[in-house]
Amino acid sequence: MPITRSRSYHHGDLRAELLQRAEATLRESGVDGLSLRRLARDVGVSHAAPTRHFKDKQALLDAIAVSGFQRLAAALAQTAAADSADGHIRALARTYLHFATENSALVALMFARRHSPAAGDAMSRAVDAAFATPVALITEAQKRGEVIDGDPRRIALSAVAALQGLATFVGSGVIAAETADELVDETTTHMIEGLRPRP
Amino acid sequence: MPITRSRSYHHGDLRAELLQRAEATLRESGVDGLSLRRLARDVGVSHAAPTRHFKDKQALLDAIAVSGFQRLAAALAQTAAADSADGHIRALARTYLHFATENSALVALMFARRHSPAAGDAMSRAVDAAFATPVALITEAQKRGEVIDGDPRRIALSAVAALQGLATFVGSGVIAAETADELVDETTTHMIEGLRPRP
DNA sequence: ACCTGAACACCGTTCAAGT
DNA sequence: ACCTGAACACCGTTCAAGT
Repeated sequence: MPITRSRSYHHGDLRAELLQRAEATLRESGVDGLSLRRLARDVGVSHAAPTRHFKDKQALLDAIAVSGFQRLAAALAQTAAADSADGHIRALARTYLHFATENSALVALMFARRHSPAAGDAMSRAVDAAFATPVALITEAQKRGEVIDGDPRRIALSAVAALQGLATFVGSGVIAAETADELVDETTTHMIEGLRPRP
Repeated sequence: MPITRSRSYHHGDLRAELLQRAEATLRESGVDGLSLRRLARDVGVSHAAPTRHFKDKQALLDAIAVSGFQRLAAALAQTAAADSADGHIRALARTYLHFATENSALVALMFARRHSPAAGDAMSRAVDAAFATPVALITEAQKRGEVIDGDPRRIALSAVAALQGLATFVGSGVIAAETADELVDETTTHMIEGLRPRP
């Protein structure tokens, strides 16, 4: 058998394949289109097979959320730093909003009702990774005297919250998608002004 | 028949009763506990009866969302104005976050994936009602010279987005519930500073 | 007009059985 | 270890039929 792609029953890595398919389905059909049975069907496996890799549907959703936070962390980390802290903040803000609007179903799932405690550890690490770049940016800006003093994590949470809220409004149609870009820049400006040290 | 509570088959107002029961179920069991069949069972009617009042499940969710925006509008409108614009902003911010954290499943549903266009009209009115108080506050503060110039609706959206984001973080456990109160006050402070006219 | 009961095609979850 | 197939209790939606 010269074929390298050997599979036990049907798959080499069913878990990874299910996760990948799930994220695609999430993008195409939203969270309502996500079902273990359909996933199994799409991947060509019996409907009970996923149980071996995900204890129940919640475990699948948790795994998708963790993966989402990791991808968000990577997107933020890869956003190039600008000359000024302000410029970097603006770039990060656009990245965040872009990610959140391009992956609205995923982000909704990431911040959905409290995930099962079983996912807690990997989830916490992934969430921390996602906030690492904003926190580092605030810390750096504080050193340069461009942002007020205070716990950098709290300041970062406060700032990112504004972006998350905008993304929520865009996703639900409260804000028209066309005006989203302008609004994120305005919001970032208010944020920067609000965080600037006062004489 | 001296009993005034006459019912045709089983109910005087099945639609209202279903909606009320749905909101209770939403609070107790989250959106996953919400099913038309269970609702019908709880209310004592056949599983097909709700169809007369809600075309499908999405129509029920839309109706719940509209009702949620109306309740949010009322909560914001009833928040007493303070002496200063700053004080009023702080009070409104606390009301918003309190509403969003006490009704997390409802708020998640309100801002969920685009509602069906059929609900558009009533939905738009309800959303506008919810934002009316914040927009009026910004307009008033602008007149007093306490907030920078600009479209008051956009400024209000920007400000409320920060609160909505915080509520999302609290609801998903990214922010510990204990620190939520401090964080909303800090965020409000940054917001006020960011919106203050610059000399 | 409003509701019932049966029917259909889907679910998630569990479990004995196969390889 | 990993997957199958049947079984169970739930869904949403539709539709002829009853009052």
